[in-house]
Amino acid sequence: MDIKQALAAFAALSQQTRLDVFRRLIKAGEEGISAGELGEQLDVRQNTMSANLAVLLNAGLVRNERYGRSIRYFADFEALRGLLSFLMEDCCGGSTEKCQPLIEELVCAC
Amino acid sequence: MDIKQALAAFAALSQQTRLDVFRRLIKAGEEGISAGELGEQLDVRQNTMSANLAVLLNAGLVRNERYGRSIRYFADFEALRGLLSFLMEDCCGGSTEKCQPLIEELVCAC
DNA sequence: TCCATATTTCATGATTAATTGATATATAGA
DNA sequence: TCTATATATCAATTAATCATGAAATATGGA
Repeated sequence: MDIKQALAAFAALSQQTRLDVFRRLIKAGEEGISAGELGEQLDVRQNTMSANLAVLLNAGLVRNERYGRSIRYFADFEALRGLLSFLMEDCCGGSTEKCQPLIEELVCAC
Repeated sequence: MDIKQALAAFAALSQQTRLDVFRRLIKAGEEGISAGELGEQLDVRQNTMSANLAVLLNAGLVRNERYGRSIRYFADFEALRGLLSFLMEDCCGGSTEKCQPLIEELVCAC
Protein backbone atom coordinates (compact mmCIF):
# COMPACT_ATOMS: atom_id res chain seq x y z
CA MET A 1 0.00 0.00 0.00
CA ASP A 2 1.48 3.31 -1.09
CA ILE A 3 0.10 6.81 -0.57
CA LYS A 4 -1.54 6.92 -4.01
CA GLN A 5 -3.58 3.82 -3.26
CA ALA A 6 -4.45 5.05 0.22
CA LEU A 7 -5.67 8.37 -1.15
CA ALA A 8 -7.77 6.58 -3.76
CA ALA A 9 -9.25 4.35 -1.06
CA PHE A 10 -10.16 7.24 1.23
CA ALA A 11 -11.59 9.24 -1.67
CA ALA A 12 -13.68 6.22 -2.65
CA LEU A 13 -15.08 5.98 0.87
CA SER A 14 -15.85 9.70 1.12
CA GLN A 15 -19.07 9.54 -0.87
CA GLN A 16 -22.36 8.43 0.63
CA THR A 17 -23.38 5.78 -1.90
CA ARG A 18 -19.93 4.25 -2.07
CA LEU A 19 -19.57 4.13 1.71
CA ASP A 20 -23.00 2.52 1.98
CA VAL A 21 -22.03 0.00 -0.70
CA PHE A 22 -18.75 -0.86 0.96
CA ARG A 23 -20.33 -1.39 4.35
CA ARG A 24 -22.97 -3.64 2.81
CA LEU A 25 -20.28 -5.63 1.06
CA ILE A 26 -18.37 -5.99 4.31
CA LYS A 27 -21.53 -7.25 5.94
CA ALA A 28 -22.27 -9.56 3.00
CA GLY A 29 -18.84 -11.19 3.22
CA GLU A 30 -18.14 -14.14 0.91
CA GLU A 31 -21.61 -13.98 -0.56
CA GLY A 32 -21.18 -10.56 -2.16
CA ILE A 33 -23.96 -8.53 -3.78
CA SER A 34 -24.72 -7.94 -7.46
CA ALA A 35 -24.56 -4.48 -9.02
CA GLY A 36 -28.29 -4.53 -9.67
CA GLU A 37 -29.20 -5.55 -6.13
CA LEU A 38 -26.99 -2.77 -4.74
CA GLY A 39 -28.75 -0.25 -6.97
CA GLU A 40 -32.16 -1.43 -5.78
CA GLN A 41 -31.23 -1.59 -2.12
CA LEU A 42 -29.81 1.92 -2.12
CA ASP A 43 -32.23 3.39 -4.66
CA VAL A 44 -29.49 4.54 -6.99
CA ARG A 45 -29.76 4.53 -10.76
CA GLN A 46 -28.06 1.84 -12.71
CA ASN A 47 -25.37 3.91 -14.39
CA THR A 48 -24.66 5.98 -11.29
CA MET A 49 -24.16 2.78 -9.32
CA SER A 50 -21.93 1.42 -12.03
CA ALA A 51 -19.76 4.52 -11.93
CA ASN A 52 -19.51 4.34 -8.15
CA LEU A 53 -18.63 0.65 -8.23
CA ALA A 54 -15.92 1.47 -10.76
CA VAL A 55 -14.44 3.96 -8.28
CA LEU A 56 -14.39 1.34 -5.52
CA LEU A 57 -12.85 -1.21 -7.89
CA ASN A 58 -10.25 1.26 -9.04
CA ALA A 59 -9.36 2.01 -5.44
CA GLY A 60 -8.84 -1.70 -4.88
CA LEU A 61 -11.42 -1.86 -2.11
CA VAL A 62 -13.70 -4.30 -3.89
CA ARG A 63 -13.42 -7.01 -6.51
CA ASN A 64 -16.06 -8.44 -8.80
CA GLU A 65 -16.95 -11.63 -10.58
CA ARG A 66 -19.43 -12.30 -13.34
CA TYR A 67 -22.18 -14.85 -12.78
CA GLY A 68 -24.16 -15.18 -16.00
CA ARG A 69 -25.68 -11.82 -16.81
CA SER A 70 -25.07 -10.26 -13.43
CA ILE A 71 -21.85 -9.18 -11.79
CA ARG A 72 -21.29 -9.74 -8.08
CA TYR A 73 -19.17 -7.43 -5.97
CA PHE A 74 -17.17 -8.34 -2.88
CA ALA A 75 -15.30 -6.32 -0.27
CA ASP A 76 -11.56 -6.89 -0.45
CA PHE A 77 -10.63 -7.46 3.17
CA GLU A 78 -6.98 -7.78 2.32
CA ALA A 79 -6.99 -4.26 0.88
CA LEU A 80 -8.72 -2.90 3.96
CA ARG A 81 -6.09 -4.49 6.15
CA GLY A 82 -3.41 -2.85 4.03
CA LEU A 83 -5.09 0.52 4.30
CA LEU A 84 -5.22 0.34 8.08
CA SER A 85 -1.60 -0.73 8.29
CA PHE A 86 -0.61 2.19 6.12
CA LEU A 87 -2.54 4.60 8.29
CA MET A 88 -1.21 3.26 11.58
CA GLU A 89 2.33 2.68 10.38
CA ASP A 90 4.81 3.92 12.96
CA CYS A 91 1.91 4.55 15.30
CA CYS A 92 3.04 6.36 18.43
CA GLY A 93 6.65 6.82 17.45
CA GLY A 94 7.12 3.41 15.89
CA SER A 95 6.31 1.20 18.85
CA THR A 96 4.25 -1.04 16.60
CA GLU A 97 4.78 -4.16 18.69
CA LYS A 98 1.25 -3.91 19.96
CA CYS A 99 -0.63 -2.25 17.12
CA GLN A 100 0.67 -4.11 14.09
CA PRO A 101 -0.36 -7.62 15.15
CA LEU A 102 -3.82 -6.30 15.96
CA ILE A 103 -4.13 -4.74 12.53
CA GLU A 104 -3.07 -8.00 10.91
CA GLU A 105 -5.68 -9.93 12.82
CA LEU A 106 -8.43 -7.43 12.23
CA VAL A 107 -10.46 -7.18 9.04
CA CYS A 108 -11.79 -9.77 8.94
CA ALA A 109 -11.05 -12.33 11.57
CA CYS A 110 -14.68 -13.45 11.64
CA MET B 1 -20.14 7.95 14.84
CA ASP B 2 -22.82 8.49 12.20
CA ILE B 3 -22.48 8.42 8.43
CA LYS B 4 -22.04 12.19 8.16
CA GLN B 5 -19.04 12.11 10.45
CA ALA B 6 -17.62 9.07 8.71
CA LEU B 7 -17.93 10.75 5.31
CA ALA B 8 -16.24 13.87 6.63
CA ALA B 9 -13.43 11.78 8.06
CA PHE B 10 -12.81 9.86 4.84
CA ALA B 11 -12.99 13.06 2.80
CA ALA B 12 -10.46 14.65 5.13
CA LEU B 13 -8.08 11.73 4.61
CA SER B 14 -8.47 11.73 0.84
CA GLN B 15 -6.10 14.61 0.24
CA GLN B 16 -2.34 14.21 0.18
CA THR B 17 -1.33 16.93 2.62
CA ARG B 18 -4.03 16.02 5.12
CA LEU B 19 -3.22 12.33 4.98
CA ASP B 20 0.46 13.13 5.48
CA VAL B 21 -0.42 15.37 8.41
CA PHE B 22 -2.63 12.78 10.04
CA ARG B 23 -0.04 10.04 9.75
CA ARG B 24 2.59 12.30 11.25
CA LEU B 25 0.25 13.14 14.10
CA ILE B 26 -0.40 9.45 14.70
CA LYS B 27 3.33 8.89 14.82
CA ALA B 28 3.84 11.89 17.08
CA GLY B 29 1.32 10.63 19.62
CA GLU B 30 0.93 12.62 22.83
CA GLU B 31 3.59 15.07 21.81
CA GLY B 32 1.68 16.44 18.85
CA ILE B 33 3.09 18.83 16.24
CA SER B 34 2.51 22.56 15.81
CA ALA B 35 0.85 24.02 12.72
CA GLY B 36 4.05 25.78 11.74
CA GLU B 37 6.20 22.69 12.09
CA LEU B 38 3.75 20.71 9.96
CA GLY B 39 3.92 23.38 7.26
CA GLU B 40 7.71 23.30 7.26
CA GLN B 41 7.99 19.53 7.34
CA LEU B 42 5.62 19.09 4.42
CA ASP B 43 6.61 22.25 2.56
CA VAL B 44 3.10 23.63 2.48
CA ARG B 45 2.23 27.32 2.76
CA GLN B 46 0.95 28.65 5.99
CA ASN B 47 -2.61 29.40 4.95
CA THR B 48 -2.98 26.23 2.94
CA MET B 49 -1.86 24.21 5.95
CA SER B 50 -4.22 26.14 8.16
CA ALA B 51 -7.13 25.37 5.85
CA ASN B 52 -6.21 21.70 5.73
CA LEU B 53 -5.89 21.50 9.50
CA ALA B 54 -9.33 23.07 9.76
CA VAL B 55 -10.71 20.28 7.59
CA LEU B 56 -9.15 17.62 9.83
CA LEU B 57 -10.45 19.41 12.93
CA ASN B 58 -13.90 19.69 11.46
CA ALA B 59 -13.89 16.00 10.66
CA GLY B 60 -13.05 15.30 14.29
CA LEU B 61 -9.86 13.45 13.42
CA VAL B 62 -7.55 15.84 15.24
CA ARG B 63 -7.73 18.23 18.15
CA ASN B 64 -5.56 21.21 18.95
CA GLU B 65 -4.29 23.17 21.90
CA ARG B 66 -2.65 26.54 22.08
CA TYR B 67 0.81 26.85 23.63
CA GLY B 68 1.79 30.50 23.66
CA ARG B 69 1.89 31.75 20.13
CA SER B 70 1.80 28.36 18.49
CA ILE B 71 -0.97 25.81 18.26
CA ARG B 72 -0.21 22.12 18.58
CA TYR B 73 -2.24 19.48 16.80
CA PHE B 74 -2.88 15.93 17.98
CA ALA B 75 -4.42 12.86 16.35
CA ASP B 76 -7.69 11.90 18.02
CA PHE B 77 -7.27 8.17 18.50
CA GLU B 78 -10.73 7.83 19.95
CA ALA B 79 -12.23 9.23 16.74
CA LEU B 80 -10.19 6.83 14.65
CA ARG B 81 -11.42 3.94 16.73
CA GLY B 82 -14.99 5.14 16.16
CA LEU B 83 -14.43 5.38 12.43
CA LEU B 84 -13.14 1.83 12.21
CA SER B 85 -16.02 0.52 14.27
CA PHE B 86 -18.45 2.28 11.97
CA LEU B 87 -16.81 0.78 8.91
CA MET B 88 -16.63 -2.75 10.28
CA GLU B 89 -19.99 -2.71 11.98
CA ASP B 90 -21.86 -5.93 11.25
CA CYS B 91 -18.74 -7.25 9.61
CA CYS B 92 -19.39 -10.59 7.91
CA GLY B 93 -23.09 -10.79 8.62
CA GLY B 94 -22.97 -9.45 12.14
CA SER B 95 -20.65 -11.99 13.71
CA THR B 96 -18.75 -9.22 15.45
CA GLU B 97 -17.67 -11.32 18.39
CA LYS B 98 -14.18 -11.46 17.00
CA CYS B 99 -13.83 -8.15 15.15
CA GLN B 100 -15.32 -5.68 17.57
CA PRO B 101 -13.00 -6.39 20.52
CA LEU B 102 -10.02 -6.10 18.18
CA ILE B 103 -11.23 -2.73 16.92
CA GLU B 104 -11.67 -1.52 20.49
CA GLU B 105 -8.14 -2.55 21.38
CA LEU B 106 -6.62 -1.15 18.26
CA VAL B 107 -5.79 2.49 17.69
CA CYS B 108 -3.81 3.00 19.79
CA ALA B 109 -2.93 0.29 22.19
CA CYS B 110 0.72 1.35 22.23
C1' DT C 1 -30.37 -15.05 -35.05
C1' DC C 2 -33.34 -11.99 -32.38
C1' DC C 3 -34.74 -10.12 -28.13
C1' DA C 4 -34.52 -9.10 -23.22
C1' DT C 5 -31.71 -8.38 -19.27
C1' DA C 6 -27.59 -6.75 -16.75
C1' DT C 7 -24.06 -3.77 -16.70
C1' DT C 8 -20.63 -0.47 -18.43
C1' DT C 9 -18.97 3.59 -21.06
C1' DC C 10 -19.16 8.26 -22.79
C1' DA C 11 -20.10 13.25 -22.98
C1' DT C 12 -21.92 17.03 -20.45
C1' DG C 13 -23.56 20.36 -17.13
C1' DA C 14 -23.67 21.38 -12.19
C1' DT C 15 -21.79 21.27 -7.81
C1' DT C 16 -17.97 21.11 -4.70
C1' DA C 17 -13.14 21.30 -3.20
C1' DA C 18 -8.24 23.25 -3.25
C1' DT C 19 -4.87 26.83 -3.46
C1' DT C 20 -3.63 31.49 -3.21
C1' DG C 21 -2.86 36.53 -2.04
C1' DA C 22 -4.35 39.67 1.12
C1' DT C 23 -5.83 40.66 5.54
C1' DA C 24 -7.20 39.88 10.33
C1' DT C 25 -6.54 38.02 15.03
C1' DA C 26 -3.89 36.49 18.98
C1' DT C 27 0.19 36.08 21.84
C1' DA C 28 4.88 37.29 23.62
C1' DG C 29 8.41 40.25 24.63
C1' DA C 30 10.92 44.87 24.58
C1' DT D 1 2.20 50.28 23.65
C1' DC D 2 4.86 48.78 19.65
C1' DT D 3 6.71 45.08 16.95
C1' DA D 4 7.45 40.39 15.55
C1' DT D 5 5.72 35.82 15.35
C1' DA D 6 2.11 32.27 14.74
C1' DT D 7 -2.08 31.15 12.98
C1' DA D 8 -6.73 31.86 11.03
C1' DT D 9 -10.13 33.95 7.81
C1' DC D 10 -11.84 35.85 3.47
C1' DA D 11 -12.68 36.27 -1.50
C1' DA D 12 -11.56 34.66 -5.89
C1' DT D 13 -9.83 31.56 -9.32
C1' DT D 14 -8.85 27.02 -10.86
C1' DA D 15 -9.53 22.13 -10.67
C1' DA D 16 -11.88 17.92 -9.51
C1' DT D 17 -16.02 15.25 -8.71
C1' DC D 18 -20.95 13.80 -9.33
C1' DA D 19 -25.22 12.47 -11.46
C1' DT D 20 -27.40 12.02 -15.71
C1' DG D 21 -29.18 10.80 -20.52
C1' DA D 22 -27.90 8.25 -24.30
C1' DA D 23 -25.56 4.61 -26.28
C1' DA D 24 -22.59 0.47 -26.21
C1' DT D 25 -21.28 -4.27 -24.69
C1' DA D 26 -22.07 -8.84 -22.90
C1' DT D 27 -24.84 -12.83 -21.65
C1' DG D 28 -28.77 -16.12 -21.85
C1' DG D 29 -32.69 -17.99 -23.83
C1' DA D 30 -36.49 -18.47 -27.47
